[in-house]
Amino acid sequence: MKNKMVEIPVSGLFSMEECLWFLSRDFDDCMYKVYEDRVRRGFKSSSGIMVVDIYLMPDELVLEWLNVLPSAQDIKAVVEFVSDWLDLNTDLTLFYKILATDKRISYMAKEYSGLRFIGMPDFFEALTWCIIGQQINLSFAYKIKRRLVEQYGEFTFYDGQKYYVFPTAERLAHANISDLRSLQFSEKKAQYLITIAQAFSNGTLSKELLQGLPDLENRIKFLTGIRGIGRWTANYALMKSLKEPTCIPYGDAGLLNALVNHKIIKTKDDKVAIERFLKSFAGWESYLVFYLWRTLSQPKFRSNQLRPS
DNA sequence: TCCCAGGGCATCA
DNA sequence: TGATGCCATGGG
Repeated sequence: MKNKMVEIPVSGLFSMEECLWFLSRDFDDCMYKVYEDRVRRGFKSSSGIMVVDIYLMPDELVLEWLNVLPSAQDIKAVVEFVSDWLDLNTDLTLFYKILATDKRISYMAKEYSGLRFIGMPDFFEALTWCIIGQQINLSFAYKIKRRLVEQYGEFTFYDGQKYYVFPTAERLAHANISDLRSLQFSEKKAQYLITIAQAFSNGTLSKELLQGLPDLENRIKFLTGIRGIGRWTANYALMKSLKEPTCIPYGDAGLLNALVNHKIIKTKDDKVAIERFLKSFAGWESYLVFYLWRTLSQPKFRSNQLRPS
């Protein structure tokens, strides 16, 4: 059987190498596997889990179904997911022009040229990830995420490896706090997660519902009205999942470290300097934050873990 | 051993 | 409205 392949045209600056580097950086994300020139992940379809390779040919991104022949509907869903995940429809030219106006960070345009904003199209996954990641270090957060996915997520085997899809809200809505505690969720995080899963499950919370709200202010207000979702989580989830270009996870520890590293702020509570800096990137704030996070993996910044202000 | 980590909530002044 | 303490545990 010949594998089904679908090409997605990629315009403008795009670097598969940079995107793969980000996807594989230092952490262990259980939702995909990164190989030398490609990323492989599972996608839910009506007939099971499809395993798909994603790699770059000269001017197009190729999706290759490895274990099944997909339906037209499956193809459409995966193309949409990948376009969203790897932010294929953004032209980085203007962003790089704005970067060039600030000598402290202008190097990023060359250093990370073609790096796209890696999103999280599944809004439930994004919010779950936020709850998990609150106030714990990232490597531990990824461990907990893996435990959650392996405990509650569906998977298929391909080439000796397991490929998971993220647990459904319906499944997690019925999880017990004690079960989540055994995965090393804190009591509160377990409560938050179950509450959010129930909201998704009964339809009182969804990506579509949020997209239907009139403006950003309303979306943030709606989200922060839910227990466990504060300003950081609301902004992070809107940025990663709904691709709100102006959303910034204010107070984010990594962002503040990056700003100090680049001497953009002297102390982490310097809100005036942060506002002033961000103002000049209007419309590209989330890309800016994403690139600043990227800098945290640079050796010169990694060895310079900062003391709090 | 100490301090921080891609925070949020309850309480209090 | 802002400050403080607490949650919870791995990692440097």
